[in-house]
Amino acid sequence: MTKPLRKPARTDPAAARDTVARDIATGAGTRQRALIAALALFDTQGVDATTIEQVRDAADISIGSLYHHFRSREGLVGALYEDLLERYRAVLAAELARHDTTRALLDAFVATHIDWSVRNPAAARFLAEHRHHPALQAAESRLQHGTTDFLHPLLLRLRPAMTAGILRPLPPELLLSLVIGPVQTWLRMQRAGHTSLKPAGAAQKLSDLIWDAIAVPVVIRKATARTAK
Amino acid sequence: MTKPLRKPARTDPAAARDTVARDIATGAGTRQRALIAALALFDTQGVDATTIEQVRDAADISIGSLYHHFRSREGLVGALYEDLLERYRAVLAAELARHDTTRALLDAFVATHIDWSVRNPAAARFLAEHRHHPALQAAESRLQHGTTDFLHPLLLRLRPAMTAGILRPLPPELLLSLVIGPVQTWLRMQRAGHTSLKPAGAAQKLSDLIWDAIAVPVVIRKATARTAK
DNA sequence: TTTATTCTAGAATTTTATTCTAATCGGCGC
DNA sequence: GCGCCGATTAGAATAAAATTCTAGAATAAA
Repeated sequence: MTKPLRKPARTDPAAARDTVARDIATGAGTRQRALIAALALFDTQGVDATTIEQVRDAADISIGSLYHHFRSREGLVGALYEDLLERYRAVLAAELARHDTTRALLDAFVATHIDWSVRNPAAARFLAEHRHHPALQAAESRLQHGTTDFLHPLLLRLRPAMTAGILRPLPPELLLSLVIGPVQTWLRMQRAGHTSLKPAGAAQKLSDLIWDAIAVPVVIRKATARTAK
Repeated sequence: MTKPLRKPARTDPAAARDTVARDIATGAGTRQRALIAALALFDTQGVDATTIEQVRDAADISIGSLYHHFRSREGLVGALYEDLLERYRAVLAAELARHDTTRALLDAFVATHIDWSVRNPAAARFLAEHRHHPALQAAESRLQHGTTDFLHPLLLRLRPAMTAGILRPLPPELLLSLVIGPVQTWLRMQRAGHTSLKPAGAAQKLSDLIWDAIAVPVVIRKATARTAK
């Protein structure tokens, strides 16, 4: 009966804790509001447990609108995934571009991945836990190497280092597994509270250790104390 | 109108491809049939996309039975997770028990994890992708270190090697991240078809590389050509 | 202003999950 | 064998959620 017609308020200052959430909110169209609301709900209750109606209420839009912007419930999940992934990809690309040596590249990757994930817990968790979501298979499989799409640019920069004799010659999946695997696992544990280190410290340590796995080992000529640790 | 009453056939030879599925089928009560059917459907269509009714049809039982054995749809997912995890845990424990040196332990862990995962693709994928499922938080959080429950026995065996100076002194999360991270990531890529190595070869390679990351480095005294590659 | 298009709205419908009540089974004491 | 009992099976009934549909309103272009 009451017909509020269009919502006047276009900006919703609330619900912006993550930097990503704030970024999304900046645009603040209906679609964006839906995405922020969904991310918050997903993070709190899990994707399966949140209903379309909860999103509808949290974003304060109508079901019709929701279904206008997203094909379906799954479509919403997929859209959120792509949106977040794109944001992270941009951050990562910018960061990687500022480094040139192989070692610096590794450090930057690990540090950036961890830092962004810690700063955007909901987004990072969602991306990590829904890599496999069916609605994403399209996005995921249109990549070249691995399920971990955003890694491709990194691989392109790392490959030359292999032929240059800096990194061990390894098939790409192995190299990427060594680089990304420990980082993602550490983040999962960190989320679960099982960690003693602060993010920056962990990033440093992880880079060091990963480096020893992927770099061509340096032969120490004399018994010079190179203080391995 | 037709009342088939009880199903006479208790063994369902079909649907047993994975060794796990076969194991489950051996018991072959109603509950077990539901679990096998669910695993197959989940693997094919994803958890979200499969309905209770599909499970009901595939397992050829009634809805009443299903809800008698599982509290809810989520309860089914949780039960499946626990069942599969327990099976894997048993295999792993048995395998780890046969080795004593730290290096052999690492090799065994990596090889076993990869081997089991490749032999039981549906089970492995389900376990990997639903670590975070809400119904599992209980199971997951009743562990000591990390989200990765089954790792705890491994950690117990690895810890002494740190104090013995064989492994680098590291906080447990870091050590475990280095060990399990690359393996899980490689498996994900393998599932996606992005791999050139066969499982056994990858396992060997991964152990070698992980070892270089976690072991205390050996200092080479003379400039002997150790041909790094 | 007109018109086409995009967006919003919410009732109506369909699909899916869950509950409820009534059997049926398989054993156990007698 | 008989009758009872808890565990299990059945499927109809109900509740909850997702999706579709039709209509109306904003927006932009002409």
